[in-house]
Amino acid sequence: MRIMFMGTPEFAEKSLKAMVEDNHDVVCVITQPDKPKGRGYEMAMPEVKKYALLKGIDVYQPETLKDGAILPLLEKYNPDIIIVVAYGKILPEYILNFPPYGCINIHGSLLPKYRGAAPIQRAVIDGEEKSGVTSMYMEKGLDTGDMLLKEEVTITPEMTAGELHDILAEVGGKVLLKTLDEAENKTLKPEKQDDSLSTYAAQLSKAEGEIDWNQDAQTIINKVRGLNPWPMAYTFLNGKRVVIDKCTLSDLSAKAGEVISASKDGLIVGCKTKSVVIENIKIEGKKKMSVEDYLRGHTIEEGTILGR
RNA sequence: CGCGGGGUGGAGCAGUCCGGUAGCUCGUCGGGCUCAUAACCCGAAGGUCGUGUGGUUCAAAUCCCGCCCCCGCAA
Repeated sequence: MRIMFMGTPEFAEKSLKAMVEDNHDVVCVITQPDKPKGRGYEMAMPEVKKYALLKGIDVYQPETLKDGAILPLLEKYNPDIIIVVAYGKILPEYILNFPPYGCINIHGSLLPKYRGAAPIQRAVIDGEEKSGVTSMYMEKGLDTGDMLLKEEVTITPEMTAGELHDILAEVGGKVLLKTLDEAENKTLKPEKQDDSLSTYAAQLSKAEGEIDWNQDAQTIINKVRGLNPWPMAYTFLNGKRVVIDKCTLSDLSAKAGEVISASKDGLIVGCKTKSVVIENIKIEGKKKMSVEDYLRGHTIEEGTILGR
């Protein structure tokens, strides 16, 4: 089958890679335009583009898909099927209706739960114990199409969103290959999503990273895990922004945000219930360092309240 | 040219504005005290102060210039 692939970040790159290595006929790749990124606003290309260039696959980066913008591409490459993984734009109907085998999407959750932009992170933030990958036929609604194949993955209590992401990206590739196989053999059995069970995983924002010490310790821990490696959870220490990459549960309790103890073993901070232990901190302008190292050159008074 | 912080013995910092032969806390090593210790006491080692073998100066970690690297914001 002639496959057109649409995807952008690393998560999508894994699926593309899986197909290429399985010798599928990926005729072209559509991804988001390069964007200025990082310090100095250097232009950065999407992971999918890098990989496609490496493999010599044609790459297109349209600003928009609206009004038949890529109709010429569809006609030129005449794909039998379009695979979409974390592309980042809504597909207009003229694209959805074009390929004879339809448009298939790989989504990082067990649908109908966590439809939307940040399914992986939201699952971790919510303290879910399992997640997974679902393949589905695409339709007009956002992640509402009929489901095809699923594979579950266990979320361990320590796992960060980044770790889960990496696992799901690999699983996504596997599920995609299986789905393609069945599509070709016409053995897929589309299953309607039960809309009453659906939840929506909204895009993460930077502002969401600020820790609210009035939440339960476990809630905070989940948030810290779910926002790692991006956008990261943070709080304030003596007026400076401090990023927290990880924390664990402690049974001690104190006022919300109060530092119960600061030692080489870490910082113990009170929450609404119980408290959390923070071993590493990243102060603005500094590298990540252990609390032990930080205390060699600074003092954190017990009773200090974290936050603004 | 997006905004900003920083590069000082192994670690974290001070000193830089107001130039004058390097300091603090910890670690390391040796010794002592102690039933014992991550505690305490005594002593020691270890730094071309990111870099150019740059400029100014009698004298630069400190002032000026170029370059490299790290980090936060913002995207």
